[in-house]
Amino acid sequence: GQEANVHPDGALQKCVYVWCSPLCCLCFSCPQALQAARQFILQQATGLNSPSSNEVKQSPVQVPVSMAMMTPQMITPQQMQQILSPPQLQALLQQQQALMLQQVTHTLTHTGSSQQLGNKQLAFQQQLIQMQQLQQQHILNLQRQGLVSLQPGQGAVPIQSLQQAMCPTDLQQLWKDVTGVQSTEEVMKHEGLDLTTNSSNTTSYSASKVSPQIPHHPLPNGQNSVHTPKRDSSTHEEHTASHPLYGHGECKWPGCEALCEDMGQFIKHLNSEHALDDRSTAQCRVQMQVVQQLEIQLNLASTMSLSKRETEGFPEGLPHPPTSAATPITPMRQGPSVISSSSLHGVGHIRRRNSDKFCTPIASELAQNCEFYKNADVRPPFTYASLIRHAILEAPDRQLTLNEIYNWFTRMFAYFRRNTATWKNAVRHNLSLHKCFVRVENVKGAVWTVDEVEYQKRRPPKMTGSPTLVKNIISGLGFGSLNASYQAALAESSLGLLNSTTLMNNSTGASLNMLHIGHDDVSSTVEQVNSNGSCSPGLSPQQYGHQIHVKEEPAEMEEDSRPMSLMASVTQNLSMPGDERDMEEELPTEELE
DNA sequence: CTGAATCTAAACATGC
DNA sequence: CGCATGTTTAGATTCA
Repeated sequence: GQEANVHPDGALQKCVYVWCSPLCCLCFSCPQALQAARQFILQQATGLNSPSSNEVKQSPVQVPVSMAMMTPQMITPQQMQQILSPPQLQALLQQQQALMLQQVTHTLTHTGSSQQLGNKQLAFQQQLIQMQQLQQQHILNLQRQGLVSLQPGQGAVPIQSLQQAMCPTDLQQLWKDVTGVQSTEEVMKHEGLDLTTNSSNTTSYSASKVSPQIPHHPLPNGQNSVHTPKRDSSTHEEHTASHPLYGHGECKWPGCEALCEDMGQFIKHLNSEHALDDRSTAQCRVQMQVVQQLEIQLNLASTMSLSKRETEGFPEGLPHPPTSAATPITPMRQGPSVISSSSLHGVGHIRRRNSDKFCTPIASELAQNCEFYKNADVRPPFTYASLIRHAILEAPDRQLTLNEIYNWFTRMFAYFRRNTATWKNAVRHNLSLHKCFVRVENVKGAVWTVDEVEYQKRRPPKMTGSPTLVKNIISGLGFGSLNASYQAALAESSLGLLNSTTLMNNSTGASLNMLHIGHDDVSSTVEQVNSNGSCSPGLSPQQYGHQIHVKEEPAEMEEDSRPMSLMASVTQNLSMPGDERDMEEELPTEELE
């Protein structure tokens, strides 16, 4: 982002680099959009008309993003929530889309030489918008699927391979979207095949194999035809003549600008220079995370202002979750799982607690990424205590011997198939240390059970908008613990954005906190409420808040007068339509009976 | 700065 | 004696 004011073309390219999500533009990349958003909000609040396009065009193009970010007029999600009604948010988003187009046009008009304008300009705009749409869709897609990422920094396994970071289909789709090229395997496998449940399949997706061999523009499958009509109509016509990353005779890959005389040469260049390797994937991942966080922010802001009835549907203009057709393989996730950031935390215990706070409830998390954890040598972002509890509660009679707990760990997590002495010691330590684990003498010997009441007594993390949370996200992205390849990609692709993210500290942190309350602590809250009786997730907290007898719970409440309604609505809003098990999923079945 | 929570490591005890 | 199981302590880290 900081390069945005260095060179006009650089600014545009940087915009492409961050995939030009309208939300991204709102928050970071496009001062115009930012300015317009302020204008819009202010005028909406004061009853004035929407800003004219002239006003928009009057704002300087070359405003450094950092300056825009630091301006005291920065609109926080909280402010948006307070000011905007759902229709207003919708209108704002639609306006952003238009502004983006204007921005592109404006930038090109002011920066491009005269001979570069005209049809090429329009074509490039189209490509830009197409790219943005594709990326946004897929980011959302991956977000809904709870795309699991890798755990970096493990020296013995430098990359941990992308197949561990992202499920193969995600990578394929993402790569297809980015490059417009399908790999041979992608073409052959077609949609609907479950690639995520086969570890041997997973390993076949090495970077070299993923490297596209057949220049093949993506054909609109069901998903694309539904969600990207614009793309269909345009790409069909330009099937052989254009490419989202090819224009003006040069490669539009961020930072590349390699000259390619024709499409064939470009495809060759694309395959050779921009294959799906560690670096490019790291770039993608970073972009996904950044955009995801921004989208979550806006989603949150809009969600907070939506009535219950409205949350059942998705207002136009807001990022919609994919339909089931878009994600035929991975079960729908509950809300915006930030497993990517959590799983990117460094090895060891240093970041693990953070991970707790950024993850979905352990039950849904495990249920939806079960196969991943079984096959990938990735440390699950849960505490030993929560894992042990889950293992015990999963047992038919809610009790397990120590050895059975061991077996559950090794069965469920590839990570726990090594370093057995360490984690087994930790398991024993946790069993003994935590009062929530009760040892019961049985005829077969000793078994361990869970005392839910004691478990709930654990002090829940407070949910404040601490800037450190953002720092954690950044650290979660792996700085300092990534290998050189990743670090290079990260530094290259998003350092500026991440810096900008840091500047957002409070608003971002608060939003993330509200969204990513501790995984099992979320469940704690929910379970507590439900175990207390009649409260359904749809009830407002005011109705049951005082029934919660966990002593630390009020500390959670005081941060927001309606945390549960927020959670419920967020969950409702971000989860798939029809996915009604979200709030119940975490509940042990015995508590549902 | 403090305390809670967590993780890792290790020493030690007990029973088979 | 070796191993599994269980308890306890200590130190480090993170975070509110």
